[in-house]
Order: sequence, then C-alpha cells, then structure tokens
Amino acid sequence: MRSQLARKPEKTYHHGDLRDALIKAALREAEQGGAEAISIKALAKQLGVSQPAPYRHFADRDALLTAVTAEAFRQLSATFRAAMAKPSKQSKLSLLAQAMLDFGLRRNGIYRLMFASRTVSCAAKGSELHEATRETFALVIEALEVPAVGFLRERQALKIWAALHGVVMLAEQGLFTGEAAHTTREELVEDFVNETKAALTTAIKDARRRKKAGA
Amino acid sequence: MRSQLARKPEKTYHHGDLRDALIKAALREAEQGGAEAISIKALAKQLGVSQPAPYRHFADRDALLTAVTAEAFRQLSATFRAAMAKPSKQSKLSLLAQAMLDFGLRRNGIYRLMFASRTVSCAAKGSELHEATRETFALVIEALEVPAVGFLRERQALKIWAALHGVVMLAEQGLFTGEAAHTTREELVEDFVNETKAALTTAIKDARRRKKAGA
DNA sequence: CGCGAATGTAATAGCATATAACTTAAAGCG
DNA sequence: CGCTTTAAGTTATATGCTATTACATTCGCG
Repeated sequence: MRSQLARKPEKTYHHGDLRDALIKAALREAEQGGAEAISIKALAKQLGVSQPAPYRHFADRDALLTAVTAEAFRQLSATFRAAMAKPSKQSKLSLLAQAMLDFGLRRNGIYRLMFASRTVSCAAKGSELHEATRETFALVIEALEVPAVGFLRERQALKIWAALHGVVMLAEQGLFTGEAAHTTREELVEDFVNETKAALTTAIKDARRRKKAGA
Repeated sequence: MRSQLARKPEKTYHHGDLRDALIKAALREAEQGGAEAISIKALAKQLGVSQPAPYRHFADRDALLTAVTAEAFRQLSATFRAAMAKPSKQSKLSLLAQAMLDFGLRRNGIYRLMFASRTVSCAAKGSELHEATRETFALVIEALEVPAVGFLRERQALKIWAALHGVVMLAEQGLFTGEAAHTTREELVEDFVNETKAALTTAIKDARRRKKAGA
C-alpha cells in the first residue's frame, strides 16, 4: 500500500490505492468549497490518473460523495473523542459542544457536505455512512454522562445535537453580526449546554425520588 | 405584464416577464431536488425561450440562485406572518415554531436551498437576500412577544432560531428513527419553545425586581 | 506459467454553463 | 411621427464535467 494522497508514479500502470486517495483528495477539496468543489475529473488529474479511472471505484459522483461524507463523520467522531479525552475542568458535554462548533466553522465546507445535502438521509440502514453517523450521535449521548435514564437520554442528546447544529449554521451565515452581535456563538453554545445539564439533573432527581417512593 | 409562470407565446419575440418567471419556475424545481435541480437550460426550455435568454436577467447561475433564495425567505416570512395571525390558544412563538418545522419538512428542497448553501452568508449587506433574511429573523423576534428586554431578546431569538433549524435538519436526515424514535419532532420543538418562554419570563421578572429596587 | 479479475486508458457521447455576434421590438426624444 | 438607442431574445459555439464503451495492463492465485 502506498501513501494515500500520492499521485500515481509516472511509469506505473496501477495507482495502488486510488479509492482511498480519491476520498482524501475530495475531502481536501471540500474543505473550502463544499460538495460542489468536488470534481471527479479534477481529482483524477490531481492524482495522475485518467478521468474514467475513479469510476472503477465509485459508480458515480454521488457514490464518491457518500463515501467522503462517511469519512467526514468518522473524523468528526475522532475530534469528539479527542476533545472529551483531554483532561479538563469542563464537562465532557461542554468540550464536545465546543469541538462541534470549532469543526463546523473551521472545516466549513466539509461540515456543509455532511449536513447540507440529502446524502445522509438517503443512506441505507447498515451502510458505511449510516454507521458513521450513528457513531457520532452515540458520542453525543456519551457526553451527557448519564448511565441510563431511559429514552430521556436520547431525547436530550437529540436536543443538544439539534441546538449545536443550529448554532453552527447561524454562525456560518453571519447571523451573529448586526443586532445580534452582542451574543457570541460560544455564549449560545454554553447556554444550550447548561440547559441540557439542568434538564438531566432534575430528571435524575425525579427518577430517584420515584424509585424511593416505590421502594 | 403577463402571468409570471407562463411560457412565452409562440409568435412573440419578448417573453414579457422572464425574470420573474425564471424565479418562480426555479422555486418549483427546487421544491423537490434543492438547488441542484435548478438548471438554466431546463428552465429556459420550460418557459419557451432560448437557453441564453436567462443570462439577460442573471449574470450567472449563482445570481439566479441568490434571487430564488431571497424569494424563498420572503415566502417563509409570509408563512410566519400567516401562522401568527391565525387566532389560536397557542402562543405566537409556538405557532411560528410549528410553521417553521412544517415549512422545513414539506418544502424540503427549498429549505435546503435557503440554508444549506453559502448563498446567504455571501449576501452583501443591503442586498435583496440580506434584507429578506433580516425580515424573517425580525418575525422570530416579534414572536417572542416581549416589547423590550434589551439585547436578551435578540439572544433568545437566536437561540430558538438555531434550535428550530437544528430540529428541521435532524428530522430531514431521519434521526428521529431508531433509538430516538420515542421522541417526535413536535415534542422537541415544543420543548425548545417552552424553554425560551421560561427564560424570557424569568428575565422579565428580574428586570422588574431590579427596577423596583432601584426606585 | 497462465488465466481471470481488478484496475487503468483512450475515445466519445451527452448535457450544462457561459459568451459572442446578430436580431427584434419597445421606449424615448427631436 | 419617425429615428435612434437600448433592453431583451436568438443562433452558434467554446468549454468543462459526468458517464459509458471498448480496449490495455497488471496482479494474484491455481
């Protein structure tokens, strides 16, 4: 196996790992311009292969985008894990939230690739992409740091996930300028994080009280 | 001025209102397939004019998309206004929130056109699109039904706006199936609405208390 | 070693964006 | 009222991307 980002050496016929190289290169393109910036032709040229070569690995452009999106979700998961693993006074949830915001803004094009298209919703259950997104969401649940509060845990995870996503989108679209400039994105994120924590603690107290009363 | 959706009559040379017709037709295309479904060529054919004709009204495809996005925001604003005007036991905020969710899911392609591309963030201050988005956001603020609580009002508006947007995106991506299926989108939206209301009432109480103490 | 499957290439069809040069009709002015 | 200017539309064409077909090369396994 050769380095994944490498061009094909001049004299060889086979690239060696074109599939992976395509995904990595496509991700790099998407970093700036989102999905639109991904061109099969351009990628082939970059990697030193002929235009139709990529079609040996992906049925069409959409298939490539799907694979790239899956990889992006895995990278987001890795980012979350790294953020939560870092020893810190802050809660796991807070760290994850900040990591999400950071990822969404710094790697804007990729973020849009992940959430803006219908690629994700079209992913079949069990597909590579579907698994990747589930794993990311599982990390959000993990960040709540509650062992088991029934389905309320999933609900809170959904809420904070939605809220974070919303903040990223608003930030991208420059809605924090103008009359709303007083509020920073970070403040908003912390607000949501704190509300989630509050909701969880009251829910846990309730559960204990009920358990006690029942016993 | 002729009807905006009409084809050009066979014998005439001028269409009459091609610019508007293009926007309306493009919106209709985007309804299903989002921005990608908008093709200058196809629109021209639909409207019975030659392919290059649209370029008399829009510098390029992006310019058309921008105009279409602006129109979409105006339609969203109209939807919000209609929802809030309807006499109901529910609060304005709740009505707006439900309208947002409904719009985002029913008119999915258009919703993605509005939020998924970088079109909005690229809109210059004072541009048609910029004004349209500001107006929509102004309605969110109006829905809070608080006359003046300083910049806290904008902050709450931003929060509920972000949250709603997040819920729509999650719903689109099918994240309400699987382990999170217990929670409906509507529940989540109402949660966010209630939290916003709670935050506003406590803030108002605080303000009154402070005023009283000062007087 | 040899053969089949995987991978890559060359040539090409088809579609969309966009521009240039030309045409028509509408609007404004003396 | 007619002439001119200009807005709006047309034909022809260049360019770029996706995708397919038919052919070439190499890898790996028996």
